[in-house]
Amino acid sequence: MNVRPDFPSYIAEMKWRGFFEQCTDEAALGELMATGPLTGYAGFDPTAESLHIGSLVPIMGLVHLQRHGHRPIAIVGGGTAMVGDPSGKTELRQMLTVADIDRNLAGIRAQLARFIRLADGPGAGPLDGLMIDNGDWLRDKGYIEFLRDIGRHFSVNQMLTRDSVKSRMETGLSFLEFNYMILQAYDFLMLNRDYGCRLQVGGSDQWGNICSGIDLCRRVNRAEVYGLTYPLIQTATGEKMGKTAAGAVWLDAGRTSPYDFFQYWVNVDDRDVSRFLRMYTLLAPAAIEELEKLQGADIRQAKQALALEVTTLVHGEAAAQASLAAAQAAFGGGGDAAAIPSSAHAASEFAGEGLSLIDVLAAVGLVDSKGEARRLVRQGGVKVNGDAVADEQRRLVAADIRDGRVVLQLGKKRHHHLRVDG
RNA sequence: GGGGGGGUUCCCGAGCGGUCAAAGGGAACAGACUGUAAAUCUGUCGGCGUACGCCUUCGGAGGUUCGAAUCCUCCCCCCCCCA
Repeated sequence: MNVRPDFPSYIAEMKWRGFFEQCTDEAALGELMATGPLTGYAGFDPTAESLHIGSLVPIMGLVHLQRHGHRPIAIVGGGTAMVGDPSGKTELRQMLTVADIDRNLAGIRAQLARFIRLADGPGAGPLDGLMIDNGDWLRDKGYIEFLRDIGRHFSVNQMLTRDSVKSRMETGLSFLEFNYMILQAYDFLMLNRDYGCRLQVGGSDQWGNICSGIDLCRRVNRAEVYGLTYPLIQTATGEKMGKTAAGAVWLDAGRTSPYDFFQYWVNVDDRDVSRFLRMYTLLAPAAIEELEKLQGADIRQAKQALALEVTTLVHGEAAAQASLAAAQAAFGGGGDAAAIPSSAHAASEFAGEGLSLIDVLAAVGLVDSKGEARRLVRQGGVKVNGDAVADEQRRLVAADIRDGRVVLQLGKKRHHHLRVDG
């Protein structure tokens, strides 16, 4: 099975792109995938209405699967979200209501559809992806029935040796959380039974859960299935992906504007560029290798390419180009500033005394408090139309309006335009 | 059920009657330096106010005191040991 020109196989591409950490049986999986289409899945948390950058890796894992002629399934844990994965977490996850989860599922489905050709229900093409809610089989499962059918296949002794559990022995974990791996293994079992699914991809922290699923499939379905893990992605500075001052970087344009999304990628650490190009874009290896040759300040070009590609994948070509133009306007001169975050204001607001700069900064959300705004001014971090503001009492008046807008700048990177009408 | 140790500002972690908006570190933000990078140095880092200041915060609710994160009572939660 090979429909990709650049790579002989899915596994080869996953390796080249840095998605390959560990595989339960690489040779067997490779052979299986070479003989025909295979169904594989990855899981997503429906803890919010939108996915964020952290989900991009499993998403891309599914994208590559589909591009290699296999069928991807995105399983969204509508059932398991009510439990919570113990690994890495110090606290019990807050529980979501069914209504919350259903709303989140709808949002996530729309986002996944941007990446994967989805076609649920009858009439789906054989390789079209599916999004499945494990609540379908988990919510109505009776406890006794579940224990008898599934529970008997699990050894507590073995469960206790899993890292996800071991790491919690000090701080403690609830029985509820302890069950997470069983529920997850059950997902694999059901996907195998109902969809012939034979592969699970997940983060390396999911290795234990994946192995549990494989064992369960073997015992109950007598099916040989496989697992493949990707490394947990951290930035060069050891941070989790997608954390910024403003919080998580979301895929939803309403939560993180395409411009801010674009900027996130432009601002990644030099050391991360190569890795990210491989993981988060679909650029051909030759193109990526060219970009990887760039040195010093030229690395910025690679970052722009990265930002442009990822933003295109998530928000579309037009939004990506507009973000690029806006970034050029903000940082280089030239370019079209339209995509820079802005807010609308009436000309009358600027008449006479005008507006307090401090108040405006807080009102448009550039700062969290007026105290922060004042501090910023004191430290010389605020500019109006390019000129540093020295006076905390600064007011924005009619004279500050240039070509229908007032350009605000915080620090070196944050920009906001006040659009003034009439 | 018994005994012991804990819950502090975004995180870790000091404080243990006033000098505490609370040490120190990390994160974050700003400035310098740069390449919209990193590293480094400097500054800032609860809210409101130009400011002497005022308000809110140390698991929760009461109480003692001129005054509490610090003492007392009850409650909730976590960890360890014993049963």
